[in-house]
Amino acid sequence: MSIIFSRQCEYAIQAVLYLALKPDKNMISIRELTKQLDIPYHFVAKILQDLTRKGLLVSHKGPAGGFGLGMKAKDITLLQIVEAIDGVSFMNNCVFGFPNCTDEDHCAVHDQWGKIRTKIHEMLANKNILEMAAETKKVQYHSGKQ
Amino acid sequence: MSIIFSRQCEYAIQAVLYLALKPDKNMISIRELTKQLDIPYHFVAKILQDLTRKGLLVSHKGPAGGFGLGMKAKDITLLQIVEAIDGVSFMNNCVFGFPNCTDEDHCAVHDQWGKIRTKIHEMLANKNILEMAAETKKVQYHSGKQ
DNA sequence: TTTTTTTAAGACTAAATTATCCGATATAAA
DNA sequence: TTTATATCGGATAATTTAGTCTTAAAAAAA
Ligand code: FES
Ligand code: FES
Repeated sequence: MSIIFSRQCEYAIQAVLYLALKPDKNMISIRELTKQLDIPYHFVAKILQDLTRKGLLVSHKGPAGGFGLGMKAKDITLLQIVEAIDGVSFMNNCVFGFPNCTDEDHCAVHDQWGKIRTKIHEMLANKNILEMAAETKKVQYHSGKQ
Repeated sequence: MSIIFSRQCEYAIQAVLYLALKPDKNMISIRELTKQLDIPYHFVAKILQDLTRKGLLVSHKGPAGGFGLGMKAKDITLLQIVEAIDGVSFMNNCVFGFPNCTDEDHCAVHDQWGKIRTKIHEMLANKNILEMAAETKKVQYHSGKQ
């Protein structure tokens, strides 16, 4: 089992994207969001609270409360979300866990991997949530259980 | 915390590489290998047994026993090791965990990520253990504890 | 044959990650 | 003011991954 981003991070991105896709309504509740995306309610609640503390989202309690984007969709990049949840240690560590990963002392795929991880970083940094939302086909969101 | 390969997979690659770097001696014991690489003895023992069952390594019990490569170093690719331990599901699943990841229905970074994961696959498939060993600077292996 | 060394195998423990539960707090609406 | 609805925060549970321990089996050497 190989993964790139933690499940927390995956949920975070999916959730922020969902919020960006609904600019009309003021606030979206965790209930609606997790039902539509078919992801776990309580777990995602914590993630959204985390993103709120870090300024990426805003929240409001009480009836008609919920979550919304903390800034304009075009000002939120995938990289900001990844940094907030997972961090970007993959940019500095060896892809195979070798103890050193510097230009002086490194494994045999260091240069090749260096180019790839730069591409990944670019992908995250250059993609904002507004673009993501525009390009995401709605069909992604199937009605889920819970 | 983002990762690409499991720790098991990292250890597997490091271990196979260590074996490839010692073509002189016939068999290398888990004791020597884990001491030199500074990785956990019993955990790695299981991984080596796994790789042996899958034919990538050979093993021999008793004094002067240990592990060795199951085929020529130039015939073992990184991809084979990754396939044996982690599998290559990352080649088929969305990098952000969106439920669909096909050319018909996909997220907004699907094409971009597709190119990147192809590069990763190429990196794994084109790199054999002989090359890896030749290019790996010995300084990687510091004397460890245990 | 006995001893020593080393892998094989399975049960067990520990740690990290993922997920749930519950009581408190804020707040809008009745 | 009361009630219903949401987030907030901390504790707890479940699952997965990582790592350890113990006993058996094989094989070389004494
Ligand atoms: S040392 Fe392996 S990627 Fe840098
Ligand atoms: S759907 Fe996201 S990478 Fe394919």
